[in-house]
Amino acid sequence: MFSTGEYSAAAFEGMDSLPSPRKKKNQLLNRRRFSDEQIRSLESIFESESRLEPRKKLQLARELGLQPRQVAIWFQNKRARWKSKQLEREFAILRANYNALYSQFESLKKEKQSLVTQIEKLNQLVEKPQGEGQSCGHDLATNSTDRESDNGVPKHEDSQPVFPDKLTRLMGIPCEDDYFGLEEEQSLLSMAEPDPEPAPADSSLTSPEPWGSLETDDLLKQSSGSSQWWDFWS
DNA sequence: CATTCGGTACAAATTACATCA
DNA sequence: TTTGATGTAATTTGTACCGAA
Repeated sequence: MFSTGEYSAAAFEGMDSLPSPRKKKNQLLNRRRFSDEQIRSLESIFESESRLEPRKKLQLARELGLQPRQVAIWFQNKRARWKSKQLEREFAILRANYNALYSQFESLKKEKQSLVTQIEKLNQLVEKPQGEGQSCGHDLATNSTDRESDNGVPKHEDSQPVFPDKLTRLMGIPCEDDYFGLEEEQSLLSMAEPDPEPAPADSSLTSPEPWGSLETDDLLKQSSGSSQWWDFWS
C-alpha cells in the first residue's frame, strides 16, 4: 500500500492549463494507482452519490491525500465505467428476454403447425364422400373477382374448399382464412403485447439518467412488451 | 432584454502507464 | 526477461450551463 502522501502524479494543480508534454511529466511524476483503502472510500461514496458536491470533493481529497482534481477524475472515470457495465447488464437482460420470446414463438409455431395438420386430416375425413362443400362465407380462392374473369366466366375449379360448412360447424371454428391468416398473427401479437402503444425508445437505456440514484432495475420490466420482439414474424 | 465572454463541469474518446500472466 | 493484455489514472475535445459585463 502506498502512503497517501506520495500521490503526486497529476497533483500539480493547474495541470489542466499546462500544455506541457505529458510523457516527460509522467516520467517525472511517477503515476501510481490509488491504494485499496482510497478506492474503498471512493467506491463507498460513489455508491450513495455518483456526483460530488465541490465541498465534499475537497473534503474527500483531503481525507484521502489526493488532489481534488484526482478525486473529480476518479468520479468521472467511475461514472463511465459504471455506465458501460450497466450497458452490459442491460444487454444481457435484453438478450435473455429475446431468447425466451423466441423459443416461445418457435413452440407456438410448432403447435400451430400440428393443429393445421390435424385439421387437414379431419377435413379429408369429413368431406371425402361429397366434394361439394363450400368454404364458409368468403371463399379464399374466389376472393378476387378479376382473377377468374379472364373470359368472363367464373371458372369453378373444383379446388377443395378447405373448410366445408359441415366441418366448420362441427368444430365451431371460423373459416380458415380467419384462423390462419394475418389476423391470427395480430391476435397473437396483441396477446403478447399488453400495452399496444409503441414502447418509446427506452430512455433509460440511452439517456444518462439519474446518476444520483443508480438503480435502473425497473428498466426492462416491460421490455418484453415491445413489438420489436416480434419482428421475426415478417 | 439580448449578446458575448470567461469559467466550470461533464461525457466521451483516447492516451499513457502499471500490473500481471 | 520480454511481451501482450488488461485496468485505470489522466488528458483531450466538445458541449452545456451560469453569472458578469
